[in-house]
Amino acid sequence: MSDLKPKNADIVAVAKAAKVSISTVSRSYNHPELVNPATRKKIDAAVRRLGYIRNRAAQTIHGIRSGTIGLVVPTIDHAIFAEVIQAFSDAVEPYGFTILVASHGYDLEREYGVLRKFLEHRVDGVALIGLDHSAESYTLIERQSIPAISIWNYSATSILPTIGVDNRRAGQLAAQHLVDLGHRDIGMVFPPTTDNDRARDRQKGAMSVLADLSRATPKEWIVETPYSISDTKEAISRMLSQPPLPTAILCGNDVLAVGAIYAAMRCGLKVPDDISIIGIGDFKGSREMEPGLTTVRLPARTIGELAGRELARLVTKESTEIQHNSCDISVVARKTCRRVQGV
Amino acid sequence: MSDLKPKNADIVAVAKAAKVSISTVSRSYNHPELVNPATRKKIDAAVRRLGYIRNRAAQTIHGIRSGTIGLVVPTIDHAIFAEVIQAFSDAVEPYGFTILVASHGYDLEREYGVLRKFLEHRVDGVALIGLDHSAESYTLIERQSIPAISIWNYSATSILPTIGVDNRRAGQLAAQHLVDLGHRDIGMVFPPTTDNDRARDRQKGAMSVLADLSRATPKEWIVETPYSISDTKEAISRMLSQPPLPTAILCGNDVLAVGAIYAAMRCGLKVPDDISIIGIGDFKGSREMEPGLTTVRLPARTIGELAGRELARLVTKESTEIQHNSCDISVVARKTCRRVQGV
DNA sequence: AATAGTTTTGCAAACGTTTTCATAAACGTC
DNA sequence: GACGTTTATGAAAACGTTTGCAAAACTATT
Repeated sequence: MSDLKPKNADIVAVAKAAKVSISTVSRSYNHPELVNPATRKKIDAAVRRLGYIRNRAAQTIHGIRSGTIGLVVPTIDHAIFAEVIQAFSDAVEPYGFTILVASHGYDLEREYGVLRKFLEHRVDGVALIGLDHSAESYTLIERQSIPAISIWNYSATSILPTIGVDNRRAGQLAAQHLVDLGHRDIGMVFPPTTDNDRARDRQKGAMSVLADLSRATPKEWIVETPYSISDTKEAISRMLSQPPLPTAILCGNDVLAVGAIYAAMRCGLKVPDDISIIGIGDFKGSREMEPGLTTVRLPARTIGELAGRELARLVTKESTEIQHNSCDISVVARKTCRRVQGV
Repeated sequence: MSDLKPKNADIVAVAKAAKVSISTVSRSYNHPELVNPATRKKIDAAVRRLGYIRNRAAQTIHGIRSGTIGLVVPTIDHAIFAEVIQAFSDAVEPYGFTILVASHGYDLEREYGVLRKFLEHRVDGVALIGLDHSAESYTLIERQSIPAISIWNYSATSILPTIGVDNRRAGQLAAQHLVDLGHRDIGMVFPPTTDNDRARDRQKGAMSVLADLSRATPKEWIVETPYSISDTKEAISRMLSQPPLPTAILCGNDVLAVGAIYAAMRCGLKVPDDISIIGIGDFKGSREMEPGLTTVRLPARTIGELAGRELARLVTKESTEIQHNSCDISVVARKTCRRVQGV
């Protein structure tokens, strides 16, 4: 009857229990060196007894940092983004930050909404994927003047500081690799490129290399499919079911590459003997596949880590500016591409 | 010189700009029907002009919900957890919640730390993976009296409400499937089972079926490997490099199964002709693999969705109790297991 | 034992909201 | 044109902290 409302303990309850003022309790958290060890002990005991947990919301309205960082991704359950999120989270953890995560499904309107919600929560910083964002999103970030960075797509000229790779170059590298191996008849498959600067840049890069070839690529050899193994398998099967056949297929990312490999299998083509396939990304598992996937390695973990660390340092004012940062990429030649006779 | 401190607008600034009191501004957000449409318009204009964004921290200390839900997972970048997080996030979004995500790397101490941090942020609810948690974690949740649920492992008797599958049964189903196909010599590979009730239960389930067989499983056929394709490939290669060989391998999850398949390939064994392999999980890609992986389907997306929705309803008091919820599982027989002659 | 210094503590204002209560303005009714 | 309603607004207290400032309690020095 007496204790019917346990009502989570607040700092007042702790102060009362420890027979000190609330200032002292607060101080014992924030400036322990200023309080008498004996008093501190009393407070600790009271805290433990009452199960007191500080209220960050109350601290936050004093202008103290919220200790949260917002991370907005197109989707969480793609190998590559999951890896970035993990690395990012690991990187900010030592700085004491917790991450708010949201996905927008490649919809820039939703991204804006998410961003707003994050700002209501007074995140101390925010990280976005890529550079395709609505004008409203950019304005929002600017006006709130919190540190923001863009992950994945490196650009020297972007408004936001970027940490990532040059996706255009990734496309070029992949195409060049095929060309170097003697391929001239090259098919391509990419995910939808609207609102997705990564895919767009890769495609542009690949195209630019291929444009130098004497031969023009037939329309049928350039397909767009959703990010999905089965859809890609379908689409590529169609491509490979009627001649003329390309000698190689360049895929916008490793997932599509896997789909392409299965499609080749289904069409009775051996990889790499009958057809070469190259991906972009070097996702988890691409190395272990049989045959090992030839691909352009994008260091997702490194990017995530770097992004997390740099943003955390920006927030904590340990640094004031990050160098627009570009991570190295290169082709990892494994077993899905082979040399062919030049024309 | 005049505007040198733009200082993000607060409700006072808005009130001043709109020439009304702060009460009215507040009301126009929380009870718009109580304020004159004309006034509302003035306020809207001021809000837009100043770029005002409400401060949830300030609301939170009034006992208003923070609008956040904490999600603690062992790791983010496993296909299966990424899928759960995505589904969970999608499910709570319509209720207006944002998720805080953290991983603990299968370390229950760190899990406790994360939980505390979440509680400091005054999350409105929290979801954990599985039922292995430290006593301190349980106490914490109980004392703070916020809704908490456990995802993945169904249990009728757990302290926390659970939404998930019966992992023991998953192990049984996998084992039974092999037995039904005539297999008697069955190898097994599981991830480390300490602090991981999911893996432990699956193993127990599998063991229980195998124990009924006349034959005892040799020690060499039971291996434990980290959750990684390459480690598993290594370990299973060793197992398959010296007779006697099992006719089938039961894998604790699909990733291990993929590793096992590659190991078999490397050892010159054809799947399923020379050796059958079954996984657990039915991860993304397992269906599309060649050959399609036979596995026990665990409906990750459904679990995540259900968990998100139920927790959101608990928090918003739309419901007061969730039924300890078990999701259906079953074997999906694809191409990696074949029938063999009985003894 | 008085003084000066240092350490420790408490008071009260501040942070940005919401909400209760009271008041003012507008309206309809006779 | 006085009255009771209804509608719209504002003043002020409350939420759980932090912190600047001042008072109190010690210590050391003479």
